[in-house]
Amino acid sequence: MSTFLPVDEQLDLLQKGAAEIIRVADLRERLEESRKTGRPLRVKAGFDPTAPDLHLGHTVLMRKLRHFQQLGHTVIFLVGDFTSLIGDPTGRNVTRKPLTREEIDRNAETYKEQVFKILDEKATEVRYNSEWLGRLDYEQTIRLTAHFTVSQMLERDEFHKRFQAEQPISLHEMLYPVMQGYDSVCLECDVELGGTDQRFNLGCGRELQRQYGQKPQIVLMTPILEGTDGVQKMSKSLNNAIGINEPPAEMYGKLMSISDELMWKYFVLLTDKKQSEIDALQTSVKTGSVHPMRLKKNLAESITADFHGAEAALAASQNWARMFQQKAESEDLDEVHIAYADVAGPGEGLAVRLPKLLLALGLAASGAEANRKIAEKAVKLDGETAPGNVVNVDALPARLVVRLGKRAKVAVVE
RNA sequence: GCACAGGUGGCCGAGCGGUUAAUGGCAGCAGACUGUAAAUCUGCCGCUCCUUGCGAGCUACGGAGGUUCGAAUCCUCCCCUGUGCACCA
Repeated sequence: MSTFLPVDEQLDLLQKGAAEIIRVADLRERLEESRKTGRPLRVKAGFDPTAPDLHLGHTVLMRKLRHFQQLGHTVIFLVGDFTSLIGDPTGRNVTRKPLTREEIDRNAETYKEQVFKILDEKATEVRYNSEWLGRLDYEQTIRLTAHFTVSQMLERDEFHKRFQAEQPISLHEMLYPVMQGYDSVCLECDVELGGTDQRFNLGCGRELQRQYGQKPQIVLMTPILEGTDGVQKMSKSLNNAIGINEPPAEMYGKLMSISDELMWKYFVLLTDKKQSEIDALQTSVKTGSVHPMRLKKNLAESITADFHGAEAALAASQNWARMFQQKAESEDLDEVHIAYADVAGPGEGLAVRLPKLLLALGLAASGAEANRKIAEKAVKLDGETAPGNVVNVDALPARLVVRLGKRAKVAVVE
């Protein structure tokens, strides 16, 4: 009756790109049992809607979820609407400020839209942990926390470091892992996915499940994806993230800017290529038979296509080649209409103050910055380096292609 | 509650009465080099105005006052964090 693939084949897919599984033997056992009984495994991953936009780092986990989904298991997309009232202390050296209910709801909605670019919506169980956490009364909460000791909590690296550094740790932050663990109990999870930075929280789930008489979940940890800087984990606040809602050209460009070294990790974690294929590509680069840029273009196009479709990805690729390899202007620059009065220069004739123009175009954050960039000769007008802060124009709807560094826009002054 | 140590620009961290928009480092931006790579090197890195000048003005060192010709630097009060001690007779 089983429609499941043989366990070895399942394991093969599931282990690709996984940083660590606690424990592989248990996972095998559970897969075998599932195959025998025809019961799909319940696989959970939680996301806290703390920021409205997902980036490629989040998708590493989602791709792994999809693997489970493809194998016929039940995937639970857990929205941590309740836990985000606390904020996961993971990777934080400071206490988070709590979000409002409205922010959380709004973020959660946006999350769902983005998530189903990767997961199959129909086959996904979407749950909110306020469903059970919001129902706990004070007594039940106390009983729940009694399963853990203070020193267990202080063992946790983030807390430990903060404690050592004499940084504040709020009491409520310690409740976060407890609640995440309780999620697993309520959902009766067989497997929970998370980044390696989630090790402690994931382990709490195992611990609690044991206390509640359930089999402890298997924990599958995915590596943390470095951002475009190649060093720190991808994160919006570190400004090294590639958001999955970014326009294709933007996404493609950012992907091209990663280092060759990092490219391999992206191949493993963000494409469906088999490990053996990736190894082969790596060899061909080493022997010089393939240029790394060639592969990076493939990578960038493939990832862009995942979120925007093949057509948009191809266009992004062509546009990129035109802009950066042939140093030409992009075809579809944003046009911004600006009133002459806002940028009018001094004197009688028609003239435009460049700093004001840059500000109006959003190419500079402040007039002072615009001034500096002009002085640094970083600003180009219609392909020519801007000579000074004031430029004369001939007639009134004036069209100027303004470029500052990588970014360019068309200003229409009227 | 008491004592002690702290709170400096996006972050970390110097400065401890005046040539200080405030040393360094990180992050960021731009330029050179390139494969828009990465790495490296160089410049910039509070805001506004214009006569774009080694220009003028404004704002900034937890908050509010004060001392002083002059304060991030001294004083008072307050807020916040950490540590220790107490309180609970």
